[in-house]
Amino acid sequence: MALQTARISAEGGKAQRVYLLLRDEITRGDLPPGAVLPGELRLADHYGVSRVTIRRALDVLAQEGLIDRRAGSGTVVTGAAPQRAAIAADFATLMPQLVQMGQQTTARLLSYAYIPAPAPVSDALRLADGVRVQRAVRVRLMDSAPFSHLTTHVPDDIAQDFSETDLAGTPLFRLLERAGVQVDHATQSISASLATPDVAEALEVAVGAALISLTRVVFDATGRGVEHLAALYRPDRFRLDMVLNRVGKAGARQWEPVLVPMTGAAE
Amino acid sequence: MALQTARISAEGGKAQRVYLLLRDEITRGDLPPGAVLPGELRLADHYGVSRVTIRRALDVLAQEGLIDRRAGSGTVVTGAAPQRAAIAADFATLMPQLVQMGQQTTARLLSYAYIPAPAPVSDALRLADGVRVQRAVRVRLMDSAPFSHLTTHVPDDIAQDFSETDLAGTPLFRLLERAGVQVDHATQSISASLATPDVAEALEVAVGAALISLTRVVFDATGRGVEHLAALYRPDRFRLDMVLNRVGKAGARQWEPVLVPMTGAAE
DNA sequence: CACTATTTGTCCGTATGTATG
DNA sequence: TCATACATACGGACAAATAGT
Repeated sequence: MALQTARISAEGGKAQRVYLLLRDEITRGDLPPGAVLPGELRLADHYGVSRVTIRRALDVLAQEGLIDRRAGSGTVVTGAAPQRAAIAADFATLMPQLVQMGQQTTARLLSYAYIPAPAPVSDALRLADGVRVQRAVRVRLMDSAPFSHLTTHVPDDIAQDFSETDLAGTPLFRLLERAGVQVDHATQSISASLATPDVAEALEVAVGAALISLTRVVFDATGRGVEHLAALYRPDRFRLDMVLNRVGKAGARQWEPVLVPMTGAAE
Repeated sequence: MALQTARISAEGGKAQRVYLLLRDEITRGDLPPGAVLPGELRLADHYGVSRVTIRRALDVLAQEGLIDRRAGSGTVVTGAAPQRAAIAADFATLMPQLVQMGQQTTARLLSYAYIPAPAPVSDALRLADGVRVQRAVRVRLMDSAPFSHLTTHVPDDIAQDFSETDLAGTPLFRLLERAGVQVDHATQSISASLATPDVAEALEVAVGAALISLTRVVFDATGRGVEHLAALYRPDRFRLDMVLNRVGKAGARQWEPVLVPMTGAAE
């Protein structure tokens, strides 16, 4: 569990910010295992805080086993990212590939309601004002470890027969097919954002942690918007990987993404 | 300028975290212009802080013109994202498309050195231990507004004739071509991370802000690693957009990214 | 036109975290 | 590591402004 994380986020002072930054650098591989950290004094100067604050952050990192501190020797990075067999997503399909067999993803439905479409959603889906949509918030887990927080909006006439158990068990993609929607094309935008308290709790991360943000808008053959997805992914458990192969001769700077065959089926 | 930002990051307590979270939700469009924020008391409860702390965060947001507060009425979101004509990147090429003509990107060289390859770099490029590489850190700006922080590693035998002025002016892609490298394929991984003090200063954001993180490894025709790029992008000034078109008939859940012709040439 | 509920604005004393030496 | 001085966060109380009844 994220007991330590919870306790730290409850404190939530400067020490936790430094802790988050250092942990981010370690789990990202920027500070690989074996690397020696600068002295506490240098760290204090670099982060603009005092040694005591640096010390508190290092205390937590040491308690989590990420670093090893030895008097006189210095502080070295021991364990890298927990490397919880991160899920890699195929770029084109955005269906996560389960890197290891036997690992399954399940979904947990957090909320479920029919509401008038919020402005950003109705704009993206090109809906008229006041159109009602089904809003579902789900968390997807792999081996009972959450890795994605999904907020979907679907026009209510399409989502009429999406029951709660449907949403908990079936990918929305399949549900749209079942509803007779002819999915045609989609637009995606990838960004980064911070974990707000509610998603932080759902994803079991600290408030203020970095998350991958993906917004996808799906249209049917008639050009009608049928789904709006706002997804947040834990960077330590989810990756967006792609391979680029050069197309054409020298001078033609164009790349072709390699399409990986889809095996999993999740969002 | 980022004067206010600098002052806040100097304070750096809970108030700044709440400020960052709220600002993130506003600039992301999650809280669109015209939306009314919950009362300060509710916000305090939601973020697990006291009302005074919420107040401090709202003070800064109001000072920046993002929200408008009226006693008795409430707090409404006024200005959305600065919408500084965000740069959209073509997915396949990762060359940013300049949305408006006349906008040009320039690069500023922050550091430049020949060093033994760090472990993550030598691993990714499949270099032998101790191989020396050229490390260059650059910031790319559009209309003198920084949007990306680029750290590149290139084996020194390739980078021999990359001068400082070359690096400041020419995209590394072109420099590789000039060096006779036959670029063949590349792997990319997209994630999210937090702004450390050094990149925060370079990108003119607050420490702890969310950044898009992109790691690219380029190989030549012989399978040799020729470039390692670690890029950090400001989410408010850079987007990763893609269009997905469905390939095949119903039931074939495969997508094809649309390749947009490249116009710009930057990293 | 009052009356009420809610919200922002302002002040206080206290507690805790942080900086400094 | 400890002790002291300072900055920040907290919780409460109260006033002023707004909107609806």
